[in-house]
Amino acid sequence: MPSAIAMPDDAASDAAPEFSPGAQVTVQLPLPVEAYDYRVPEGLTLVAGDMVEVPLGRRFEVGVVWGKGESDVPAGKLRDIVQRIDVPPLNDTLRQFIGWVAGYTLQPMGAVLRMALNPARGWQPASVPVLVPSGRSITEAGLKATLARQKLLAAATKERFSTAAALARAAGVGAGGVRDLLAAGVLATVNQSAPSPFANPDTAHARPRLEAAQAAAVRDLSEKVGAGYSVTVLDGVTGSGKTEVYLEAVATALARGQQVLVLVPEIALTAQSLARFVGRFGVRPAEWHSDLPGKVRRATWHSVAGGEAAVVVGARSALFLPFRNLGLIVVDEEHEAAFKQEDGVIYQARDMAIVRARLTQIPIVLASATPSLETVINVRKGRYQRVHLPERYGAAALPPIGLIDMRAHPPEKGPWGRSWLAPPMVEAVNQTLAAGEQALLYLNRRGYAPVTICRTCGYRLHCPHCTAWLVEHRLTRRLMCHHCGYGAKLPETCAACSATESFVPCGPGIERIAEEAVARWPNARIRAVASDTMDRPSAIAELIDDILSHRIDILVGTQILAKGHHFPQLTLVGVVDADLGLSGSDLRAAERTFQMLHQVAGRAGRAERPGRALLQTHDPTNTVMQALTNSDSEAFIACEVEGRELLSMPPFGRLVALILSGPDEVAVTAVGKQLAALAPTDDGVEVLGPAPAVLAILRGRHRHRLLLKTARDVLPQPIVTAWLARVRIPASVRVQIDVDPYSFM
DNA sequence: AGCACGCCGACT
DNA sequence: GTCGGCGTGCTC
Repeated sequence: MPSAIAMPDDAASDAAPEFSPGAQVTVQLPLPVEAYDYRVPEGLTLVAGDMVEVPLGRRFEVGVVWGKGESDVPAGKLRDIVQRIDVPPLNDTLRQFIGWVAGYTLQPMGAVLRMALNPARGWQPASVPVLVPSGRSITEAGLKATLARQKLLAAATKERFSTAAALARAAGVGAGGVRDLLAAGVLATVNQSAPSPFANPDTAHARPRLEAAQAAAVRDLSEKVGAGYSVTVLDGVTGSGKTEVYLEAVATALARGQQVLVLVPEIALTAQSLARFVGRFGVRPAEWHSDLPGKVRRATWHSVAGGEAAVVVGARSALFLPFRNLGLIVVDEEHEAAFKQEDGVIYQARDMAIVRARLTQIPIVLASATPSLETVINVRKGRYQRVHLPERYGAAALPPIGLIDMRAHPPEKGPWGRSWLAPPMVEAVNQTLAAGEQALLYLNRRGYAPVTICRTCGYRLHCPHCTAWLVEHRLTRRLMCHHCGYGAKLPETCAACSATESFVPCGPGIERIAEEAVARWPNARIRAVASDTMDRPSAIAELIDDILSHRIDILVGTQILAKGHHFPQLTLVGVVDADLGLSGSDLRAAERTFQMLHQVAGRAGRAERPGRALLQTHDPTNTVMQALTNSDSEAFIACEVEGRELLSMPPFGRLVALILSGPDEVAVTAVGKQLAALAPTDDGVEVLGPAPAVLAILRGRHRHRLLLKTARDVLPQPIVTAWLARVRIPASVRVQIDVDPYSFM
């Protein structure tokens, strides 16, 4: 939990100190180096937060003035700042936030700062040429002050024009005169920053009609806007109107002239939420994610900094944007694991969003139909407030969920080979098709078969760079590693025993389920869908349209179908392997499975056509399965809470994982041993490992993990810092620190 | 992060 | 004999 490090009281820093020429200031660079001091040159006055260009070695970098310079560098080493960059200074709260995140995640401050600055690289805000008077009069330039020239000059003085034609039109004269004025130096062309591409949202554009419960929720949320820091959990099933409700809180903040950040787990799936914004406010909000084209990125960054972009809908990294006047943060689908950044600076965007809200003294809303366990516990402890949206009239919360015990109902073998659908599932699909409705067969596994095995010797095809099986994809006729992207053709002979034609696929992926479905229901229109077939942004939209207009009878798909859409004719959801994801080393595996199955099941029916969900399981007595069939989240949560408390796992204890990696396994193991030997022995601290990571080799790097566990009231950060300082780590071994890891061991 | 300096293999 | 591999170290 992000409360590990004491937060400074709201810094009252109205009188920002100025740094005059000759002063020594600390400049934080967006590099993994400590902050360096520089001298303010003649003719420049700076304040903390100003962005400046400084010399570094033989190159130049853009950094941020962090404050008064206090290091005692030899005077000869102190170099002059080159110039101030013409952008608004990073405000105090953003700088505090960057420092806080660095301290919490144990990353160098510069590495965190980089996330805030990198997107703007280039520093030239988009600009357009405009015609401006140079100050020299027409007669001074040696021209005759004709009426047309005077009109042109007057028009250019009054307003900015980009083209000669536009200026001439405004002046009511011909365009020819502009050329003369330019040539004589009466007018000049200068670059002016381009207007923001983001139009102002219209809070009155389409006010929704709210039901009583929604109106009450809107009141609750809107009251918090402008009233300082608060965390509110907005929960309610899909279709209960969560989005409509938080959009009204957004409207409240906008009406106060403040900016709003809406964090979403995956930008690929936000086409719908963008559409809802447009529907509500009449304009497209600014979007933010890592693969925005460079130009758009820079324009967006500058518009956010300048305050012209009023609403940003973005993925994790949007958290580090330089908002000028942030008034509200919304985290949509707060339970999603995608908020956890897993490489580079490792952080939980939802947790860090709460910290940013606290430092900025603004409200934050966590929206989800299935809030995460941590969030639920925080609500119970009174740390977060809760606004609950009841289901709408006529919209069932969840369809009836049935379990199919795979031990009692093993799938029957068909002429096509092995099958994976149990007879009750087949029957349910038959009924659905007969009723002219749609079915979804859900399996969170891409490809044809997760493992390919040699039937002669038992050899399994695995990735040469990772500890992972190669997944057969029949569509592309290739074997793929889902971790590093390695691909190969299916070999003719087995590398271990030289047998030919001996490889057999083992287990199902969605392609294999689709194959079975095609064999069983030859007249049905069947479509297999996974993230790899949804590469274009428009592909999802097309798919949704195909489902809605009933051009598909049976949909076979992965997680990509789990969230966010209403399909009224889809009345059966069959989960092929509900046990998948229940085992494993992930603390939150059961929770995630519960959330996912809950969401998948939520696809079924609604409105006038009732739906149902069937889960195939080998373990029908499992808590997750039982909680699902009884639609009893409370029981499930209680059970999970108890389990975590018993093991002192988060949020009842704190975890920090160290991931050692490098091309040389011996070196990695040696560092692991050293760390274990010098592990902290404080009270309330426990170190587990080192052990090979789940993916012991990833992209050719050997990986070992250690896990530090502390009691809830023990801050792990200083312990880890001291620990690492005791061990000499060769450059060939990288140590990644994962505070609050999601997967352990 | 860059970019240098610095010490060992295959080429003009 | 040099060009160049990337290991270690520094940047106010």
